[in-house]
Amino acid sequence: MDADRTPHHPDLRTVTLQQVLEALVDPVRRSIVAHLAGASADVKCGEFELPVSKSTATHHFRILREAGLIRQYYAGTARMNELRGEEVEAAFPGLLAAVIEAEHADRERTGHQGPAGALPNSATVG
Amino acid sequence: MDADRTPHHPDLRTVTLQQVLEALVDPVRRSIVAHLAGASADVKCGEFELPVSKSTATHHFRILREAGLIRQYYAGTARMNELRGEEVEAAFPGLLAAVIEAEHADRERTGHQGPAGALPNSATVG
DNA sequence: CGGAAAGTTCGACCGCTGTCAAACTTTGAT
DNA sequence: ATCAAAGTTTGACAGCGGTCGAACTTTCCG
Repeated sequence: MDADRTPHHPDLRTVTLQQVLEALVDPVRRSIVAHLAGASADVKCGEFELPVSKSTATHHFRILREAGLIRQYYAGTARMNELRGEEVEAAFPGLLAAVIEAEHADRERTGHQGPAGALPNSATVG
Repeated sequence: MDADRTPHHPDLRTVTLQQVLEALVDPVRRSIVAHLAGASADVKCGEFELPVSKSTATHHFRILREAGLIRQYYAGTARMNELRGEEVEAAFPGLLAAVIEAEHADRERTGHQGPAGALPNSATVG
């Protein structure tokens, strides 16, 4: 109970397109974003079935947060994640929706084996 | 006059989202795409004022071509470049337009010093 | 037939980024 | 008070990707 366990979240107006694209170019991070976009509620880090170690996962979540794409907060020991869909849409219109839609289409082709609620809820970004 | 001087252009259906994002994540390549999107006719490689050497420029054009984003052909010694806007739009709806729009908006903020025809013709992708 | 112009190819280099293991911190449960 | 669970931090490492210069190819123009 010391320092704010609340990490820093940038104002979307200070985030550059470069940052957003660098965040979205990594497949692991894109899968996180796609998962969040299709989720009905906030998701804790451990819920994602990522093919990387915990430390690497932490790294990816930070990149996404610093790019303004997700919001993170603590609930006990768990770190919750939420997509900043509306804000990103306002700053980069259409971008996130297009990427998520393409990501989902890609999963259709390559065969998605995710246990997560796979309702074709694509592009529900805002 | 020997080999086909026509480079290989992939079918957009074989291009992955990963490839497209990797192509668009580089600022130099994004500037090329943005320039092509705003151009009324095909542009030769030398027309771009890129902050890199010729060999590096060649590299960037190849990445863009192999990602299905541009079409290249020879006109004499000059290599012409054309955006494959409609095909990309069909394969990844909204993606290219969103990136180009964001790129142009970014240039507005940071101050664009390009001599190219700077008509705010943004997102004329198809 | 030169010679210039425009790109390409080929190595080489370097920095950045994704990766992991290990140690640590914080919180919740026993 | 202890212990487990969940992430974070740190340091190290490997590989990829952007960069360049130099040599080469092709085409156009006198």
